[in-house]
Amino acid sequence: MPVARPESSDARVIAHVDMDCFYVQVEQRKQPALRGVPTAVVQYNAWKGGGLIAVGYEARKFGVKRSMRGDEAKKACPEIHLVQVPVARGKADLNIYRNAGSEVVSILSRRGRCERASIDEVYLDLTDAAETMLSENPPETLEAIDEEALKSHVLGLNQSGNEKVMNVREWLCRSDADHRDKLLACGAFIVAALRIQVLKETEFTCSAGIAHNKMLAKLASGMNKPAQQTIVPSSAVKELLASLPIKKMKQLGGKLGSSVQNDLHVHSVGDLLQFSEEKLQGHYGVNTGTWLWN
DNA sequence: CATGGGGGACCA
DNA sequence: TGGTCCCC
Repeated sequence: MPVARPESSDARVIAHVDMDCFYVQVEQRKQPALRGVPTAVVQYNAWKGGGLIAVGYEARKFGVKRSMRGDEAKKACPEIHLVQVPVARGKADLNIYRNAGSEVVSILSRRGRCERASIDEVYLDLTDAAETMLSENPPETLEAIDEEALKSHVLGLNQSGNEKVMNVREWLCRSDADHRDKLLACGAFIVAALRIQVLKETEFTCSAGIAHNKMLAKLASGMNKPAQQTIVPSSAVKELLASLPIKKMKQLGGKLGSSVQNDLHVHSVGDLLQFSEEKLQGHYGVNTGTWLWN
């Protein structure tokens, strides 16, 4: 049932869910003997053993990297299992992975609107679910705290000098938080439950970022992998972006990022924020960049 | 040839 | 619709 969003806040709760070395997980589910052993997925094995498109965590310990050829991977890790991507009409056929991703999306969709960003990445708008939880079952009243939620990483926790030391449980459940932080805490509980459910129903692990917009959620999902989740309270944003190289931000990894860096002599996203929107629009056009913060 | 192919977003 | 850019 639809729930009207209160006017008290326009803050959204956005999660970015990123499957851990997804193609490898799909192959390991299909072939359980591969679980726990160094594994990578390759396409086109004719030339130097094929190109790696996914590397499992056991193989990463041996220094195996994506964009190695199969032969190099064997050299770094002789016992590695290389699984071939299916081929259809002479091309690599990623449909089995795409379909496996759909299994995950169908679970995530139970709590919010899903937007598929790629085969193994999903944005999830949990605003309504979080608002509902906050008004009906706020974390401060919870009797049993979900283990998975407790394992969340909270950016900036205990880094602000004037605040007293807090652990994750306290951050998630404190009653004196502002509305935005409480919403994120609810989002973290919902995402933790979803990730457990995904594991139960699909056997796949994933990592997630929980924030107030897509850019920050995406950034956070990659910070603690595999099988972990990271929260970005708005109080941590300034410091986070201050040290974030411009090329690391989605959409600024290419030519636009380079020209921004050169034209304005900035290195971090934080540096960029010191320019007024008008000035940036003067340089790059009125629409360029406005979408980045959605 | 040597990351490679595909997909999404935007634009003219 | 095709071209370009960007990402996985």
